Amino acid sequence: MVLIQINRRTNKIGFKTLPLENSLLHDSSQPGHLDIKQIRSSCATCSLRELCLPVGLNDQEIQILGDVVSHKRKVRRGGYLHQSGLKFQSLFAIRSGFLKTCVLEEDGRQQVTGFHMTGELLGLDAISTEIHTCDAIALEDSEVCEIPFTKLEEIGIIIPSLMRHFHKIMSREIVRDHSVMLLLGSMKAEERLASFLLNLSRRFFLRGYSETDFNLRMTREEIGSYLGLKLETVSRAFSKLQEENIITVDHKHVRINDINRLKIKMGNSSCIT
Amino acid sequence: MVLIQINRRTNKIGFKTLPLENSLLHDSSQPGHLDIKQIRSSCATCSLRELCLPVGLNDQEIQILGDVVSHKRKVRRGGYLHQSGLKFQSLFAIRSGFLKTCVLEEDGRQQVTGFHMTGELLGLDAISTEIHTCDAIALEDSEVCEIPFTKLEEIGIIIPSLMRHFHKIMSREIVRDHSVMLLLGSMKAEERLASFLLNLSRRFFLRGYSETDFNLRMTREEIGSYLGLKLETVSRAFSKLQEENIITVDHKHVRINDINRLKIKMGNSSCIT
DNA sequence: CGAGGCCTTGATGCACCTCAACCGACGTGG
DNA sequence: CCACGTCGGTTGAGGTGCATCAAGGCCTCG
Repeated sequence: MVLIQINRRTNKIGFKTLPLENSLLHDSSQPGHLDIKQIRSSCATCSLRELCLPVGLNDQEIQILGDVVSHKRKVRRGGYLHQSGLKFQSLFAIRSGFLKTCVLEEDGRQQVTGFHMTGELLGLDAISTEIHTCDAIALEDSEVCEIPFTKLEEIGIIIPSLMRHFHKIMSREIVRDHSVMLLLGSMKAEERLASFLLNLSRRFFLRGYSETDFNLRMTREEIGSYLGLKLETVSRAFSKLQEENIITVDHKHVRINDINRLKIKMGNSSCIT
Repeated sequence: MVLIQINRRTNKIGFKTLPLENSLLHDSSQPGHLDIKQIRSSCATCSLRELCLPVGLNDQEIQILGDVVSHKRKVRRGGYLHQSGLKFQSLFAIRSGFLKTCVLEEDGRQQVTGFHMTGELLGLDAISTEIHTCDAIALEDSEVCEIPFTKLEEIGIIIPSLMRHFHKIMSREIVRDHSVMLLLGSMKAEERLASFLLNLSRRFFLRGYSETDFNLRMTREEIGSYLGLKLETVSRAFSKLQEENIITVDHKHVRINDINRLKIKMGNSSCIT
């Protein structure tokens, strides 16, 4: 087993070999770098009820779900929520924070497959083989609710509306992936960035934040990886949009000055859903 | 309502306005172009038991599923199985034939999101909004089993292993989409084509066909759309692989002469799943 | 036979990649 | 304290892989 060390400033990750029994994810007593903690929580009082898995459930059903989703875990910036190749047991609902998922190729390149914020569900890809197929890495200190998948399937039998909503969430993920495929397959750099920003904007808005003024949690390189571009191209596209006064960029801070012109930039293509 | 007319040779589609009651998909009495027929079928005797939804079910469970999946429909080459924007009611399991799914943009461009063969499930994207988000078009005369989704959810409660397998199928679709995103985001034209051919090869093999010798059902343009390339580039990539004696191409017919070198061409990247 | 669809191949241009230099922010160590 | 290294970001110069445009061949069908 390895202990993951995170340089808090640079966000770089190092490894240290440890005896096997120091399990990566389940030993919350380990001091220091992997500070994943388990805390009782309840869906009933969660502010994300309307965004997350409990959508459409009544109070009693939420209670049942809340009993299954009994653990909260914290992941520090740069830390792994799960790693590719590890056994799948639970889905994770993001309670706070911001994460990316990415697949790592043998040659070291990584492709970001998604950025994820509060209320979203992680781990759906792992249901198929019961092995995680991607890494989930926190881009800022985050909290997630752990949802043991077998238990979710069990209570899904008791609560059909939960099962139904779960199917919709999985399906929505497929639709989202299709729109990213469309983006990667047919859009130009500037269109891709516009589409990306509009997608972020909408998701921040849904969560009660400003849709025109936000901080990016990811680097240019991570954006590029997600959009199928090199970081220089992303940077140039940012500059171009700024020159045209459509957005204002200052490092990680983005303000959308003219959301309509940004939508026009995106072209006729439908946005990432 | 519109009646779809298909030029059988050119595979082009025209529209004719009809009174509303001539429903597109459910009027099998309409002569001519939309010859979708309904035939009783049963999962119990289907040769695709091991590939399709019934995987892992016992005889009694298969009987229950078979009663729900009571209709077969035929779609002629060039015909729609479903269209973007229409209401979602059923999933479709492909019994025979070959289909593509594609999203159409407002400006007329279309992006192929997948090619689908026997035993595969179509319509998963529509669960989320209960509206189809893409078109499914037959690339050769095809037969599908219609699975009313609400009924599937109902019997899923009785047959947990069915529900579980269904979740795995949805998850597998997500994994597949991620690997296409990786392909579109980071591979070169030749790598993309190699990955595509190897994917087809494996899927034909799983169905008992030759893994080195098969006919493509789609045009260069459709391949290009799927792979994020122009048809000329696809054609050139075919020629290049042929020059190097890795494959032999004759119009739609492909023979893989050296599957290992084809895998090397694909690079270190993992194949489309 | 002609028309149209599908495919191939060549010539040219351009969007993005690659390489490189440089900047500012930040943390570290002498 | 400042010099230095590292990282993330920006910008420029030049190269290239693919798109675009165009011509022509093969095949099928009417």
